[in-house]
Amino acid sequence: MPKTFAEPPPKVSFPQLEREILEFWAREGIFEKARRRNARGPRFVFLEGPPTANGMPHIGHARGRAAKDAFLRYRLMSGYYVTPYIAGWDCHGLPVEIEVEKANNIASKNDIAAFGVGKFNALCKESVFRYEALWRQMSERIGFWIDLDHAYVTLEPKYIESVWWSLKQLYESKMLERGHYVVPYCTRCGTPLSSHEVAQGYEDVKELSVTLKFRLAEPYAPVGANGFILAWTTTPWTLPGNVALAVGEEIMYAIVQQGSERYVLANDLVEKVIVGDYDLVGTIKGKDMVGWKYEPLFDFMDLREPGKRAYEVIAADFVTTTEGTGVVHTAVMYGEDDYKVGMKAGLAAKHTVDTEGKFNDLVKPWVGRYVKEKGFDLEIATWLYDNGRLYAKGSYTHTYPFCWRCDSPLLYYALDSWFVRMSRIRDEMLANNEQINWVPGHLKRGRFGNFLEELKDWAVSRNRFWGTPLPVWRCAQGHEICVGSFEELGKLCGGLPKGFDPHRPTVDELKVKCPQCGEQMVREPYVIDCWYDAGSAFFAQFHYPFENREEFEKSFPVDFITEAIDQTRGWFYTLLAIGVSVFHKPTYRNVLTQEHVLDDQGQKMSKSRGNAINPQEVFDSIGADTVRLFYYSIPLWNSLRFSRENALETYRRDINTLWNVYSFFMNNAGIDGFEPPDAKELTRLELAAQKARGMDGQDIQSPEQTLNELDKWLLSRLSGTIQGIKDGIEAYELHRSAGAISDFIDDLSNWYLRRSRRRFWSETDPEDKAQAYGALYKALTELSKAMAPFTPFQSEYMYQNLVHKVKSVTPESVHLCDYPVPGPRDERLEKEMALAISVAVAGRNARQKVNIKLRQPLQQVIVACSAEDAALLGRFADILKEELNIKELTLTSDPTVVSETRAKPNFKSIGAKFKKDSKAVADAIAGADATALASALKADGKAALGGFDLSPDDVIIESADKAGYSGSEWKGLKVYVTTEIDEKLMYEGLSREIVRRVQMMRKEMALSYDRHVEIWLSGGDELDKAAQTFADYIRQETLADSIIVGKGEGDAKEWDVGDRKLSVWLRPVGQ
RNA sequence: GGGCCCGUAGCUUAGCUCGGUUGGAGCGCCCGGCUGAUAACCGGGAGGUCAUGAGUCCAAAUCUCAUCGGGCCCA
Repeated sequence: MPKTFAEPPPKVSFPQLEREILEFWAREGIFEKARRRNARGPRFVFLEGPPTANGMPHIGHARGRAAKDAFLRYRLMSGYYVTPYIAGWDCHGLPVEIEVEKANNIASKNDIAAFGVGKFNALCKESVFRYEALWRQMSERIGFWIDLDHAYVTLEPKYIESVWWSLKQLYESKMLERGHYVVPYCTRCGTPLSSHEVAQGYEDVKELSVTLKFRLAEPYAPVGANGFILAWTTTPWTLPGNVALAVGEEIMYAIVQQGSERYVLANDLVEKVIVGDYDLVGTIKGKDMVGWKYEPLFDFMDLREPGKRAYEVIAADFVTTTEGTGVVHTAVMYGEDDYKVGMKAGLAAKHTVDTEGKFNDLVKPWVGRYVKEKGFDLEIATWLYDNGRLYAKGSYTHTYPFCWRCDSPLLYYALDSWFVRMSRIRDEMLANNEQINWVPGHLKRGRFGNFLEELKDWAVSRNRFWGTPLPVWRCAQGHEICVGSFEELGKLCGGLPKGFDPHRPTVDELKVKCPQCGEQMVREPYVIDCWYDAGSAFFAQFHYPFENREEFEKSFPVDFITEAIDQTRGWFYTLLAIGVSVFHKPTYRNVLTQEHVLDDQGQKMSKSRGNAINPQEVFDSIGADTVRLFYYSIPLWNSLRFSRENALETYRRDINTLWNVYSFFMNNAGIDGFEPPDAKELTRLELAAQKARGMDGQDIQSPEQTLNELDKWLLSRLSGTIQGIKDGIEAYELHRSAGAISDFIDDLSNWYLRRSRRRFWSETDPEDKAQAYGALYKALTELSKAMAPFTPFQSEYMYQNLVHKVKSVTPESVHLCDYPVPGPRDERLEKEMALAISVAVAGRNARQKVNIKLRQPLQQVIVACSAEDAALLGRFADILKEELNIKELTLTSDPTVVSETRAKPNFKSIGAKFKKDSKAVADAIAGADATALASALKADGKAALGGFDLSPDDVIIESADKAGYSGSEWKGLKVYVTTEIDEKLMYEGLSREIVRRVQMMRKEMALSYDRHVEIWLSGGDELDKAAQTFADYIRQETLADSIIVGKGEGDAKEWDVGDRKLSVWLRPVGQ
């Protein structure tokens, strides 16, 4: 018994439909089946970037999920074994701690200690998953297929163990080292701040600036005795820490004399700095000053230590002459540049300030004083003045960072810290970056490449609580050990507790014995940067190397990752940094960078701005497919303004239009009893077998046999579309795929179906009808598969009804089908059709110009075009005649058939030249052969006519449609229609008016498509005659059993047909 | 303060790599038309300092520089 196509619901609710599809997928385990289907296929390794689930997802987050899903579904359908295909969650980090602090009224590290680190971390762990359910809901609802039940979680002991392993690799290769690192540091909170926190807290402040006199230790030439170097600073509290003065090697310095003292400062800054009269004594290049010694600024202290340089002039490339004196006061421990240059020059590095921001006992007069105490700067300056070390003071406005939590000024402060020495492998990083395909391409050498060019060491330690503990232990003897596994740790401490959780405080309660000396070891009190956790995902998700060694090796490097652009120096960087430093390979082959979704005002969406759009509400009102396709239609690396209106445009243009084509097919196929070709869908295996037998799948991939040009065209367009979609996906440019889909749906609905509609209703040509069904069926089924990665719900729905429910042996889901292979194309045919569409456009325009509605048939359409185009157009005469409602199509290469050149006298010119002969000249022009006259004037610049010599100015040449024709031009084609309407055409036109009115009435009466009717009508002589003359036509169009001119029973429907009145009575027959 | 990206009609955007007739679309608006798949479609119209300003060039939306605005990253 043949299965039939069911009528689709008259009104579709996509959100409802999508929920049903989601249930179906879940019930039948379609995702699992799709993953398993390709278990032996080529691998496509996808690594999911782990979001932090402690924030609420908004509609913008859905774009990334939707994008990933499209690529992965495509790979699934194309036979790839997508792996590991699991979600991930980023769990550690300061943002999580801060959430918990806020919720529990905790303000400082000391508070946390009092609160209890164990209790605190337990709350962090809880907080991390606060919004996991919403993320899960959003991901599932938009159709993002990924294994959420086996997600990698960065807080899991196994994950941490893998991270430890990698840290040990780095430790052993001396890539992980202890050192100092200058960080923005809050003395009140006792913690360094991460850069994004610092960025929130910059403020403009006015501060004291001082210009200081550093007395040279010797009478260096050419300065001589009593010489000083002038240096400038806005942070007087760093002066006790001064150990060097930095100069620019190529900068020219001046030596000036004032009174008995000589000062050295940048030549360019003399006028700006020196107060009062002075004598220029000489000049010297910066590099000639390097090595000069000077006396400490404060006589009560001395930071010199053995083997280190101190109180010397050094060279540094950051010195400029834009401000200050061109000499930079260098306090190694309190500035990033200072620290770097200090390490390089081997300067003494001692703290003069403690971790609470107070001077330590090296600074005797001020021990215990908080350095940022109000007015303290002035106090220091006064001391310097009293001791003859202050040259000048002033004020200076600059931006200075403050703690965003407690408003304390931050200090740049050298802290003990652990580093990954990335700067040492800069070249290896650059070389590996070369092997990565960045989309868009500019990032590779641009933002990311530039970043690598200036690669800095990565400070990975954090003085915090909630994170992967740094697995380094030290003993009092100075022995140090980096632990790379739980087993190793167990051996060191005599066994780990059951269910060991490596987080603080547990890890610090272990009694670790030094393997060298047997002393008790203490863990370095840090956790590591949570970016390191995330960047370890590519191996830590496998618990490598403790488990899944082979699986990891087959999954590295990763084929594809994609996240938003803020990850370039975040996750994209840390992945590569760890991949290269630990494995010496690029971690990923392809990386797609996305921009953010903004609100309809172009503002970033965020909870705090209150402009975050709830994804569930959007999905439940306009549907996930619509949101997906909307997202795909714009390059992912461009920002996108989200508004319901913009998304709905995609719905109207693509989703709804396709639905209408689909429902047209389903309605009519049901009525006509069309049966699909019942060949079962072939699997890849079977296709390969066929190919091996020499059958090559030709019968499968070629368009169904059809004689119809429109069908052939449609199937050729289908092939081109599938190819275009594939090309777009494989280049990671989804908007090209979305464009191909959109164009095809437009062609399918607004040209193919519009032009083919009657073929589906034909009672007289069953062969042609069958071909039309075949072609449309093929287009819809192939399109449902081709679109499945983009609009998985609608595709599934269409597939179920078009294929699975009516064919005998088919995959149970569209997502278990093979991705369509583009069939043959007929490019000539596509070109021809494009030309025909152009003629239709121009023809409609020509009618419009003379205001003859399309319902009124006209006799002739004439296309003036090249012989070449004419040959191409001939094929579509019937289509064009119908489209333009014209009886004959004439193709000509001679435009004079329909238009003529006219010559008019230009009286302004003639009058002046010919005076009283003007009239004769005008007559001559009017009577002349305008075409010949025009060409003569054009060729020679003059013409003789009736004994007069004419110049081009004398004649106005125009081109005009000949009487009885109306023309229009489009893309080089001139298209004309005849405008004469004879009686026969008029009656035919009126008959179509009648049909139109009757159809309106049928629709209003909600009659089914195949319900027959009886018609009575009365409309005056002409309409009556039209009804009689074209009775057959009207009956056929309206399914009328009879049409009677005269009054019917009951009330008539009254119509205006132009100036005429028409009354119609309609009565359904039967049932 | 530095780096990168973006700025084209009221809105969403194509074109920019590699300069070349009047910068294309779609939505919205106005007028007209078509319609028993279509809240769809078709024709016409209004709507553009191609962010601004310089420069290179016979010629600039396109190349260069600067400025402004937005975004991201880094200080």
